[in-house]
Amino acid sequence: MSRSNPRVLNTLERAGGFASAQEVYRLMQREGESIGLTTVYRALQSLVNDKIVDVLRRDDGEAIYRLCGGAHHHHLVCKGCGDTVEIEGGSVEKWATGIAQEHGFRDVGHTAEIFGLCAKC
Amino acid sequence: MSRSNPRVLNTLERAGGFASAQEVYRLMQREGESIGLTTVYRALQSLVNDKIVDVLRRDDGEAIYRLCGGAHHHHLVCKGCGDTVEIEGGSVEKWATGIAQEHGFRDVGHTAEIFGLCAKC
DNA sequence: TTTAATGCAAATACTTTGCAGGAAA
DNA sequence: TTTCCTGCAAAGTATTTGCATTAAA
Repeated sequence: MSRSNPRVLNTLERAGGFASAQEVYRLMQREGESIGLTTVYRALQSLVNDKIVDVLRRDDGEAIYRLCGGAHHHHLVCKGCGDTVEIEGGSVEKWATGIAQEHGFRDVGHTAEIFGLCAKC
Repeated sequence: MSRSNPRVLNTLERAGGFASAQEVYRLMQREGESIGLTTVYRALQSLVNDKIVDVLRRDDGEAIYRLCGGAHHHHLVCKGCGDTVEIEGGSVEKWATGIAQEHGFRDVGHTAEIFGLCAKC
């Protein structure tokens, strides 16, 4: 059942290792790749099964797939123009693992995003 | 624009202060309350606006509304049983404002959630 | 009367599934 | 052939919106 389509994985990588199924699909379309949305979903599910990527949820509920092991980072998003900057987690990482340990949690991940209005907006 | 329907708030309270819109609706139906799904959604949105409840996401993407004390905090959520612990942001707060300032962002907010498997799961 | 609340129905958006055609083994 | 991969179309689920009706002020 190895549906881990390499083209999908590759696209997710080039998207910064952090994108929704819809985004991966649209990106592949834009680049002229011939692929169906269904296949993208199935490939991403398979990658999750194989623990090659993990799943987070955006604020609007859309699932975002993140490469495990890829450079872990966070986002600074402009509410006005949607402009996004990749940023380092810095102290957030230690905070997350510390809190999790305190409460006996394991297999731990976290999300942290900052949003505001950029200089232009 | 006070759509904070008290029946909806009351039902959310009786549901343990932790339920999805669909669950609140079904609960009210079961108890013979006459209400529409739309009204439940709008009431919950309004409660979020008024910062009387906050919104999390279940693993399947469904929004869950949760009564909160009003103080700014973050969440530690179990992927297994959905159990949630309110936690302090600690260093995250400074990190967020610092990064935002660095990039010239203003009117800034942030989200930060930790998820994993709790001791029981 | 003027304003706001309500809820049905339709629209949206994301995601999954049924199924048939095609590629690979 | 047999098994897996694809992707269209349809179904499913959560959520939002248009609009006409009703209740409240």
